[in-house]
Amino acid sequence: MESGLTWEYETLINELTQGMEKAKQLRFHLGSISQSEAPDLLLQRILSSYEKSLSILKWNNGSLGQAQIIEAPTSGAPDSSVTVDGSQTSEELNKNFRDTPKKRKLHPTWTERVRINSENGLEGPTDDGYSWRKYGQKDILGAKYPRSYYRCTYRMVQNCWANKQVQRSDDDPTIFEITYKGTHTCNQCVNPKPASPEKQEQNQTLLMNLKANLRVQTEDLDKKEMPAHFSFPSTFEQENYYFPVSGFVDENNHVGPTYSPLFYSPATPESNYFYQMRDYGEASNLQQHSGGTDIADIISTHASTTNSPIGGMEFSIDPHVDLDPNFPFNQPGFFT
DNA sequence: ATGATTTGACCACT
DNA sequence: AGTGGTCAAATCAT
Repeated sequence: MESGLTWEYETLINELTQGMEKAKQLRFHLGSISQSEAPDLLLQRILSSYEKSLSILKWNNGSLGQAQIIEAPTSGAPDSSVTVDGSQTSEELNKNFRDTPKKRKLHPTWTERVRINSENGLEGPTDDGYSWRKYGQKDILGAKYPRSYYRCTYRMVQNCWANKQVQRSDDDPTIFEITYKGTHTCNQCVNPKPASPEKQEQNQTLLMNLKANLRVQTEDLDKKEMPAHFSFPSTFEQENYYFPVSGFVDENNHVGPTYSPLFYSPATPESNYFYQMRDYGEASNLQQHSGGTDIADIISTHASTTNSPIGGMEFSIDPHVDLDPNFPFNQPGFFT
């Protein structure tokens, strides 16, 4: 089984990587020709799909506990080029996919780096499609900005254990690092209805506030007076048109300004995000609730929430092995 | 009134 | 003991 799977994985990854490379090249060429953003956006989507596919494969592979396949990409550039903008390669990615050798996966964890584009980045009223509830904020040692903790609003009613942490970058205050821990297993997480006009108006106001916040936020010594460090109300209505601008990017990589910036979530500002993924070693305290979430259920459930072709794709996923019920199938980064 | 956020306290881990 | 993560009462927003 191993060798067959290994070969399949390698082949799939190589093919996907090549596809992505070609898309990048196309984008590069297109970019020099056309000033229009539309093709770029489309390419962005294509690239995003590739990334997600690769993520899924790698994540699953890693979770099989035999993750050596991916660790040392053998051919071409598999892992070395999984960035959306193609401007840099990602060594971080490998790092992020390094498996936790001893601990089995519990919840996938990955980090998105979201850039606020103060120029044009705030016009898009949308979030990541999930409803988050803030449950804490903490000053982190050595970090300028506090870290905010969110959990899925439907944690209780739907046993959805998705969490995320939002940390503003020290170096670049326009960048927020959002660490997702676990993924949504609830149906209600995704709210498909478009924002009402009033909401859009509200969002505009919020965006203005955000801009103001960004300016003010130089030192926050007096926390009593400080606003909530850039956290949006989770009542934010989601738009139905996510636009994936994800990419696997190096820590220091900055995604180019061409991307159409949209909001992705409350407290996870829009656009220009890229994520990293790794096994979530902790969370052993997260009980396996629900008498038997089946992988098939998970997949079908989540496939129904996406229009990605990958939703109907058959992976060589061994259901009893390790696919975490919380796999980010319908995570913002995936299947958009 | 209800639900979300804030924030100090608490807990677990190292 | 220090730190990060979570809890939960108080507060705020709708």
